Amino acid sequence: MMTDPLIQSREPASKERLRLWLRLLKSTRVVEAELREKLRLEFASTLPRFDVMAALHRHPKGLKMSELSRFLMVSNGNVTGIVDRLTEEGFALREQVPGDRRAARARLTKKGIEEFARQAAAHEAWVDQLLAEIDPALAAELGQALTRISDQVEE
Amino acid sequence: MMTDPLIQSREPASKERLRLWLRLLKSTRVVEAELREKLRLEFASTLPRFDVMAALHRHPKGLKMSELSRFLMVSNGNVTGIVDRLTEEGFALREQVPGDRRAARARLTKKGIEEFARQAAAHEAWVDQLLAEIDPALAAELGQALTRISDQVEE
DNA sequence: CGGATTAATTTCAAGCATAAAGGTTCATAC
DNA sequence: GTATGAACCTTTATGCTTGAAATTAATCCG
Repeated sequence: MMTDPLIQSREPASKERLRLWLRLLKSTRVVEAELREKLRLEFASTLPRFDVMAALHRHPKGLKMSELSRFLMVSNGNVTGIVDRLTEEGFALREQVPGDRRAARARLTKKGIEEFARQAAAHEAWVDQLLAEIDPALAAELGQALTRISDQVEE
Repeated sequence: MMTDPLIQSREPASKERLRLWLRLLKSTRVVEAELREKLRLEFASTLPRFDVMAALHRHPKGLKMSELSRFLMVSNGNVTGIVDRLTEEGFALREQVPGDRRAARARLTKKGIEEFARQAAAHEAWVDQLLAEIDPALAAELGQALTRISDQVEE
């Protein structure tokens, strides 16, 4: 007796999605590893630091620590340490928010802006090279599918 | 005078790839965050531990620490700690490799195999649910593009 | 055989990451 | 005005992660 085709097609869908997830994970990790390595060698920096600087660069007036934390989807306590280290090196600083003595706004210093400009240019070139196999049309299509994933997960 | 169309089309390709990379990163992170949370709440475990157990489950005879490290693309020193903790909890163990006193093979215990079976079943269901928006045909297509990315990066 | 190189693993220091707890400060409700 | 709770940030404890150094064992080779 044959297996019900409905059952046959139900199980593979879940396996197919699992396989897709593993591939998603793998490609992200190899690209991430490559970028991390380059950041370390060429700028003595790290991906988390780059992410924070990018976020601050997009918001020249600064971001509250909690805004930064939400924006980057990392925990509150985490950004404290990263901003601390960026501050020690003169790339970022904290400013008291007038009228709210709890809050501080982090922003890039002039030195931080200049440094980020150099790193961002290199970063874009690296990504362009790493994803060279993907032509713009496919990139757009892929991006759409990926957006659907994040949107669904975020409910 | 018009801009050379070659220049016009060159710059957007790099921006398009950068945008794709940011989306890839974001969708991976939201899915990862969800899986991490579920693993923590339902199994008091973590993603790295799950990854190690999955690798060992696929290799019932065990893997040398260095093989495990290459397989998971994480550093040598990293797997030491994870296997240590899995061992403390009775999920894994180290066996001396006969004929090579440097090497040890890590493998799952019976308890570890049983625990992994439970976690893997839940994990597959979670992924299936998180990627529900992606039908099998799109999954296959997406997977192909992603494989092209990892293959290219790995040269 | 003996010295050098390579391989396998662990240890170490530093940074990244989380969740949870703690300490202020602010807003508001009574 | 003061109690209650929310918002903001840091601290703490624990685990993950890396790269580099250290240790020991195997192999190569002159």
